[in-house]
Amino acid sequence: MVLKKRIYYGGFHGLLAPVIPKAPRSSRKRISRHKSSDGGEICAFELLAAVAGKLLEESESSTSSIGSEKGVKHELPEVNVKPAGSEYHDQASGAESEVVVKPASIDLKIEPPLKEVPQSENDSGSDHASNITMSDFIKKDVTHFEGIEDKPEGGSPKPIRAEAVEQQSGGLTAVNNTYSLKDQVASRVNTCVPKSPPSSVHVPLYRDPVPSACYSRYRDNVNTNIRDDDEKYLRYSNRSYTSYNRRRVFGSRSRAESRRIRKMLTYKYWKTSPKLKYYELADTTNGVKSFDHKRKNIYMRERYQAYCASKRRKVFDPSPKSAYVKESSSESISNSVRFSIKSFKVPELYVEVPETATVGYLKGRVMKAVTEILQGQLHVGVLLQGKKVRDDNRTLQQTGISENCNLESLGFTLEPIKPEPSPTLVQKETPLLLPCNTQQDLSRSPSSPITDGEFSNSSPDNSHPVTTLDNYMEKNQGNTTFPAEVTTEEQVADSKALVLVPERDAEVLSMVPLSEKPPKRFEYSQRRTRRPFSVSEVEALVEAVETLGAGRWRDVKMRSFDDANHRTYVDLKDKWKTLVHTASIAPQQRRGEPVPQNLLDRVLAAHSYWSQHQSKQNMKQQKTLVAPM
DNA sequence: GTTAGGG
DNA sequence: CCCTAAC
Repeated sequence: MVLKKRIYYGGFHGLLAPVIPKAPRSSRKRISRHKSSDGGEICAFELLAAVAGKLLEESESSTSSIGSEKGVKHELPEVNVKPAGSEYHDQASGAESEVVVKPASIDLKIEPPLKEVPQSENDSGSDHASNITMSDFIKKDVTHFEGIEDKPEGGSPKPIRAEAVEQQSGGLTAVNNTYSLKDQVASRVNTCVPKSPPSSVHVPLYRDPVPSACYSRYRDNVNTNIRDDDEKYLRYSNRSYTSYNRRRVFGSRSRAESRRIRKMLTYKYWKTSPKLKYYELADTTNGVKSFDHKRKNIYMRERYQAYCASKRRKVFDPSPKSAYVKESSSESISNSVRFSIKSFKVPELYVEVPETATVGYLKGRVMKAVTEILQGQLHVGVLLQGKKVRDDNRTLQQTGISENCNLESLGFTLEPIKPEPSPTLVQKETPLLLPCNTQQDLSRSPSSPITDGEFSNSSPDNSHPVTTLDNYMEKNQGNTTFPAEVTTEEQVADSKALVLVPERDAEVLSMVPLSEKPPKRFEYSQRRTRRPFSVSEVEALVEAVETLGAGRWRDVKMRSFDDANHRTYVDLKDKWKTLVHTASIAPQQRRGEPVPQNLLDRVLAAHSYWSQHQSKQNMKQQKTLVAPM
């Protein structure tokens, strides 16, 4: 079957490419990645490689040109990567990828970067996108190994060529047979991008949510519709509002939907957020339409693993669990230990696409998400019997990783690391977000739809990205450690989630970045943009409450804020609460735009009045209830 | 869906 | 503002 030879190939190359110093590509979007080269960041795989390298070093000094690399290797080895697209995939779907194993290094080959996969309705060659899977990333069973001469390092090139036929299930077994790395274990995995490629273009999209054509495609729609979800639908409903009931129906529906969207959109812990924005836009668009057409967006929340499973499960082990943590098997050859990395445990990915999007688009989105993860800072973690091996300086023997050890319990993880919220990142993101000036928009003029919406949230509130990062860090204290330093104590603790837990339901844990139980919030919530009430709004609120009473928020909303789509009755209620509080504290303690004292006085008066009113009512009720008895 | 409150 | 329990 086709499956057999197919490897995921996915474009990882392209994805990672940006990281590689040597293969600078379009300079424009690589800012964030760039740092990897100079920072302490390393290619995730390099870490793995480093480990392997050490191992080799220990076992065989002769071959260890590689071993010299310390745990961290900043310089990317020359990668013998063929230009993507060149031979690899001319084949049919072009989806195949290959893993090239060099004596001293392993290169992942990725097929032609999906150029425009996303937008392409195409399905023709789009397979490549779908094929990408982290777990597949390094897959021994699936791939096709090809020895390549190792120029710089390997003094003696030992081309090894082995073609592995994917095994349906027991990946490991086959692998061993397929290729022989006699002396070398994958000492180095080079995820870097091949020199090729313009095609890698897709990857570069990385921080650029809009880059792809597909994006623009949606963008058109977006522009017209972009804005606050809530507002959007509210507006819509208002216009068509003729009967209260009807309105409510619409309102609720859209509200819920928008809320849901909003939540899903935010992916706090990953850099994907920019992309998500993009989705958001798309979704919004659809969301609007949905009113009319009852079109519903499908929010897909794909876990990487799940994705892999569905897309490529045939190739691997049928059991989903396998995806959770990479299983590794090793074989000792001489003194070396052979590792076969079936998959890496990767952070969860969330992808959302409109139902109307093409499959190709979906693939593109997944690809992007994957790319981002790969491009982001991450490091490889080595898990031995569920425990994280943090000392990079220990030899495999010392660590207990040897042929004798139960390699079954050895696993590798790709862990996201969010170093410091780099300004770069923020900057990058900001542009992506809707261009708007928060300050001005706060006053919200209907005429500025774009800024008006929640979309602006990210840009106005820089807090978003930052917050995200902060949160992330909070959760993963210690994770900020330099990638090279495989772990810290904290990480070890946190790594629970990453620990090999075969029995565990991969589904539940798979995506968790570093902590076992990420806060629920983590998934997606994103706060709405803060929009302080203006004095006029306060006045309107006060007036409404004075007449309607506190507690009838829905009525207040309808009475005075029916057009303020961004003000929900809950917001009004909350505002009233704060007004009451504000009115009761010293002026010096008040913050924000000062509210005229007269209004505050009215607030207190109304609050007092309605409180009494309420209490009276309660009294009456109680009496009526009790009296009868 | 609304309210009421805590966070 | 968010989240939820209670209606």
